[in-house]
Amino acid sequence: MKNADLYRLVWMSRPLMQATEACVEAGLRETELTVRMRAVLEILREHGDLTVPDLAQRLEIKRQYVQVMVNETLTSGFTEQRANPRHKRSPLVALTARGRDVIEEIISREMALLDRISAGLDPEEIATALKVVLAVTDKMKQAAGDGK
Amino acid sequence: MKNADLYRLVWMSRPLMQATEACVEAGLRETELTVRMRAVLEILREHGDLTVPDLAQRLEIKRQYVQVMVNETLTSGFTEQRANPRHKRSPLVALTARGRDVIEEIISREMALLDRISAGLDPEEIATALKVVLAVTDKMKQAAGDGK
DNA sequence: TCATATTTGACATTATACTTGTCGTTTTGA
DNA sequence: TCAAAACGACAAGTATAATGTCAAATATGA
Repeated sequence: MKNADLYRLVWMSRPLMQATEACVEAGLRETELTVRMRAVLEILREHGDLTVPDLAQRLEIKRQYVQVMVNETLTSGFTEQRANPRHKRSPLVALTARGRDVIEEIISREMALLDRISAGLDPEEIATALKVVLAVTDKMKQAAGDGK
Repeated sequence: MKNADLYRLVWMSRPLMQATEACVEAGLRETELTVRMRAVLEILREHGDLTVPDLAQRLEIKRQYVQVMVNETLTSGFTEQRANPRHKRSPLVALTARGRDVIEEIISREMALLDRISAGLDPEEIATALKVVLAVTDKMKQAAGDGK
């Protein structure tokens, strides 16, 4: 088969995703976080305070469901609402001190796992893999878009 | 960040999977196939006749759900049951002529898409990407397994 | 061979991760 | 200013599974 490697590569996306999610989930045991709450905290940590619709855009998930995710983080005290100067009805969602501690701790443990995983791997090859995956994903999105 | 590329690579698995699935889905328009029926036909095409439990193992999905998928392909006439010399209760699932035609046609169109996608890419780099993704997936699975 | 454990198809229930639709209010922008 | 869009809240629906159970068939091992 001509594009056997590419074929295998794209079909590895699911196993890789599932394995990754399993690791994330395992890292969340013993904490009060769920995977979807973690996703919210992670973005807030990286991008600072955001509104729910902004979070939805970054997560590429519908705002109605992101609202649910965010509400869980609010209820659990990992985030809080702050006045949004740009929109009275749509407050900014911000990490609380506790939320920040928790997500930092989790991310740092995840980074330690990445250290162990990257141990036997050539950084150059990882960079190449990322480049290829980005390019393929981009072209796939285009192709899927055309088809519709 | 130390493992920034690896971090981005593993988190690209979801977008890549979604884009891939969107392409597969787009390729299934105008046919009577669903994505999950396609998955069954693809494996039968590659490995020949199999029982439902064998299919489940290859798909890494519980047999009860694979049974549903297979029953759909049976109902639609893409597969048929054949006597299984090794097990009277568990017949082999086999492609019908029509099923074979359909899956061959779809796969060949998918291959054409892969041709277009691989056009701008270096085969060596694709091979590297596959190697890295396989290694990372493997280590992730191990790590997730340990955690449990 | 016989008893017990496992496998299998069939069916039912539950779970997860979303999307879609709608409402009333607020905000925005021409 | 006023129509269109954005927003939070809530309800319902959908897709893709996992899980549980049963009865019949099969495999295993004493």
